[in-house]
Amino acid sequence: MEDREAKNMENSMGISSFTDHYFPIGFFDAPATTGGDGSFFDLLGLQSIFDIPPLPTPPPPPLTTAPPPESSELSNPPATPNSSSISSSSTEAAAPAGEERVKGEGEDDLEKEKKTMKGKKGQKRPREPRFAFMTKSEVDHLEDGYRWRKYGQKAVKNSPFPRSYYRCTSAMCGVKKRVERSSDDPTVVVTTYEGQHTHPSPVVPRGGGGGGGSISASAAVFAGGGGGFSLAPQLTRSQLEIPYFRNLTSASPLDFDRFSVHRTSTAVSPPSSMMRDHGLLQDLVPSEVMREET
DNA sequence: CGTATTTGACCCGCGC
DNA sequence: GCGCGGGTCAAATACG
Repeated sequence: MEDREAKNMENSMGISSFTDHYFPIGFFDAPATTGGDGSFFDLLGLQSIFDIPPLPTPPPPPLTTAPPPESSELSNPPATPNSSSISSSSTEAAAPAGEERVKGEGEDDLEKEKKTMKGKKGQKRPREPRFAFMTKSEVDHLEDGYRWRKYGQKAVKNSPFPRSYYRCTSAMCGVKKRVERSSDDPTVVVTTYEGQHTHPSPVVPRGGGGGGGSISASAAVFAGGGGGFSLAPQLTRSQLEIPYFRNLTSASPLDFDRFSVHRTSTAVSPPSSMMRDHGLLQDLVPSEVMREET
């Protein structure tokens, strides 16, 4: 239970401490999905992955009103800060979104989802799009601006490290995330986000004055056709190194066809700044790509 | 006291 | 049909 302290720190205010504990490293890993030419982005598969849209109207955060993720659409973001790499995957997301559960009455999505599993067995539970990335970090649970509640832990086959399951604490948000260490490299943490946040990041920039901290510094959202994710941002870019994308679930082919990138206003930065600061994206996406917004 | 974590049990899908 | 592995539930417990 000593970890607890550390965890609490991360959970509650992670950000700052976060940077202290995590140090993203950058290592490359050839994307299993794309056969890059060798260029950095090819390597990352960015070009084929992202379809940077013009940061339309900053679809900002009034997310609370956003309808719950009923279908497998995502658009919100899990953020992840010290991630040194990103990858994503999801395909199963394309499932029939409509599975109603036998008892969907007074339960919210979350409940529904879980019950879905147990409830009707005839139907397959449509998986939400998933987005995974690897991070070199000493701590398992990376702070990403959202609050998560751990609801399970399981031993992983072929790995000495357990996998932890987290769910966004927000009532109507059914986003889940799995965190596990790579058995190959214990220093690497694999984080997988599933679903989309239907609310803005609870972690608000510390106000007032001091500001800006890392939060406003960067926040990127990867919104995809079927789903979107935000890359987090509470890390200053200087702290991040080169991320690498990696196909993590061999079982599920990547589904990047409609990946797009746009910013999420963590509430702090006005739209104008959004245009200028793409946070991690600036590092990840070549300016040519980014400038779609013009 | 409220909230978050721990942890064993349970459920489900899948491969054999 | 059975066993295995992954994912989730929920009671107990810890912590602020």
